[in-house]
Order: sequence, then structure tokens, then C-alpha cells
Amino acid sequence: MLKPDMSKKAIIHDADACKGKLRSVHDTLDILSGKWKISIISSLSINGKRRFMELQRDVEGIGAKMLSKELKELEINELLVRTVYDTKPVTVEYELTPYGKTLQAIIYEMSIWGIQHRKRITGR
Amino acid sequence: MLKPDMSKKAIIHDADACKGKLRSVHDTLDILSGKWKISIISSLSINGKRRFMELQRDVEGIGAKMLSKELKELEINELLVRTVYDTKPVTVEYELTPYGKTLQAIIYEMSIWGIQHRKRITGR
DNA sequence: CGGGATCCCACCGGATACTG
DNA sequence: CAGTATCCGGTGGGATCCCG
Repeated sequence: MLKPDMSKKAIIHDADACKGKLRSVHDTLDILSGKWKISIISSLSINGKRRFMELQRDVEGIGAKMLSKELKELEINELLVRTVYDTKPVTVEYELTPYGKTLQAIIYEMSIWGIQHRKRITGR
Repeated sequence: MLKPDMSKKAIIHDADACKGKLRSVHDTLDILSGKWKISIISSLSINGKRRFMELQRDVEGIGAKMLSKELKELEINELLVRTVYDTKPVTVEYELTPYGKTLQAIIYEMSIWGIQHRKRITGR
């Protein structure tokens, strides 16, 4: 009577494991939601500290409103910090937190894939 | 006269390298654009072959129209293949191509990050 | 079952102007 | 410079009906 129960449990466990993986990816996508966040994080990941205008130049196509909104969301999720300097006119710098830097593994894989994809498309 | 030129070249090269990394990430984001593609690929990555309705259940919240559209784009980019079986009623299966499976490294990293993120949020 | 066609609306997001 | 406010169009995406 043990074998049947165990196989049943195993099946349930597998289903749970699948749901768990789907859910974990979904959780990450939630944090990285929107069209620009990953590009913003990439720029900060590569360049370190970055000012508003610099980010706008790095992230091709983004407008000030969207950049502002995305930065705010990333700050709320503790992926980056905003620092205001009392200069004239004001200077604002954005920088990844240690936690934000943990996303670099994802960014790295996306960079690798993008490079080989471009080769694949243009190279034949 | 060589030193100044070399340092200048080095600077230019670094700027190009930055732009290249940003571009490669951007290229990947282009292919994976939209709200659902990564979830779809995740499901196919975990489950293997998958039917339309199964995918709709896996990808929580997606409607038939969006699922159809996203699948079409993924097929055009050769990340998955669509197979129609002549049953009654018709059966359609989607499956990652070998090329589509090269995205698994990205999915994997996103899964890892999502798991630790959930721990971080819920565990304190 | 696996979608396409149509209708419809929320909101994403761009352009511009303005403020501290 | 670093945003905010306002206006406004495009489209992402849901609901429903329909067809092979």
C-alpha cells in the first residue's frame, strides 16, 4: 500500500514544482515589469552611478515621464538608490543597491543571448 | 605621440563596449517583448510540448487573443514550432525549438532570482 | 478545441510646456 | 538639471461571438 501512495505524492510534488518554477519566474517579471526597467538596470550595472539625463541617453527611446516613473518603482523595490546633491542646479544620481546588483546574472545572460542572436540574424 | 592616441582609442573602445552591451540586452528584450512571452517560454521549457488551452492555464491571466498573438511572434522568431494534428476536434501542440531552448539560461536565472526574492519579501 | 473577427476601453507612454 | 503637469493618441488586452 506504500508504493501507490508514494507515486501519487511524487506526481503531486512534480505539479507543485512546476507551479513553483512558473511562479518564481512570474515574481521576477513582476519586479521587472514594463518596457524599460531592464535597460535602466543594465545601464547602471555597466556604468555605475548615473544621472537622470545620462540614463535618458543610455536607454534609447525613453521619455522623461517614463524614466521618472520606472526609477521610482525600482527605488520602491530597493533595487536602486536616488541621491540628491545640493549643487546649482541640482544634481541627482542613481545607483544600484547591492540587492539590485543581484539582477546582474539575468542581465548577463540576456547580453550573451543578444550577442549570439545578432550574429545568427546578420551572419547569414 | 603614441600614448595620447592609444588612451583616446581606449576610451572610445570602452564607450563602444558599453553601447554594445546595452545593445545586446536591448536586442534580447526586443525578441522577448510584451508581457507574456517569457512566461510562455517558461511553461514550454518546463513542460515540454503544450497545447493551447494548457498554455492558457499555465500563463495566468492571459486571454486567447494575446496568447495567439504572442505564440505567432515566437514562431516567427523560430523560438517555437506549432504542430497541428488531424484529430477531431483538432489538436495543436507548441514546442520550443532547439534555438528557443537557448533561452533557458535566462529563464533559469529569473527563476532563481524570483525564489530568493520571495524569501526576502515574505521571510521578515 | 483552437483560434479569428469585432467591439471597446483603460492606460501606456510620447510631446510639449512649465517649475524649482 | 531634474523632474512635474497636461494633453492626447495608439494599442494592449478583455469580452463576446463565430467558424472549421
